[in-house]
Amino acid sequence: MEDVYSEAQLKRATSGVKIEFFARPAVELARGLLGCVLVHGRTAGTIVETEAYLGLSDLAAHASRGLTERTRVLFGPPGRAYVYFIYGMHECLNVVADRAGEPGCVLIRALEPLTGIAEMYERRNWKGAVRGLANGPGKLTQALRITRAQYGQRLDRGELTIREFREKPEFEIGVTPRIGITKCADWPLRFVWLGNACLSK
DNA sequence: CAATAGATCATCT
DNA sequence: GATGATCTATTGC
Repeated sequence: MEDVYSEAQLKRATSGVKIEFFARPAVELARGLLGCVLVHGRTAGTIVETEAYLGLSDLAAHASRGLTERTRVLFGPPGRAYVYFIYGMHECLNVVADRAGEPGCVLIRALEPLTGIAEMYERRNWKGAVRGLANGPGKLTQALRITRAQYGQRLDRGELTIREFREKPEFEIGVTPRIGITKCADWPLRFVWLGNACLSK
């Protein structure tokens, strides 16, 4: 599979975000992350689907149960990775939002693969179309090899980073309820790049 | 195509 | 001991 950008091209077309980028409420950050690029090592993809998880009032959020060993990073400063293990086999990546003491975060749910696509195919043992390579929270962490080893890492620099296109892509944002939860299941906190082929199912 | 079952374990009760 | 911010394969129409 051909990459959309080489590593060098992607670096040129984007710029790293500052840590302040993340210092806003989870809903705003969830919208702002759409169209940005998630980079881990030689692999990268455009974020096309996100979900906001709020604080104590949001019973679907892990943070609603308060500060535990697992949720510790959510209560700290923004711009950190909250990676957790679920269903005995999947890792999910969240971006910590807001400010210390406000445990909002954004779940990254789907990527449009850009760079290192052949490597992603191998890691996922995937045979299908590119659009199915990273279109789900567990799929994209496997494709970019993101695990709990990245728990707490800052995302403005280092191996795992968020970058912005210098020329912002044009798209419309769709809003729907969040996927796969039972509590607060009708809250409109899922944000998608409308019409993008790489959305989750 | 839609619905369902099964995998599998960290976390919290 | 039950649950869960999922994915894949399989079954059935």
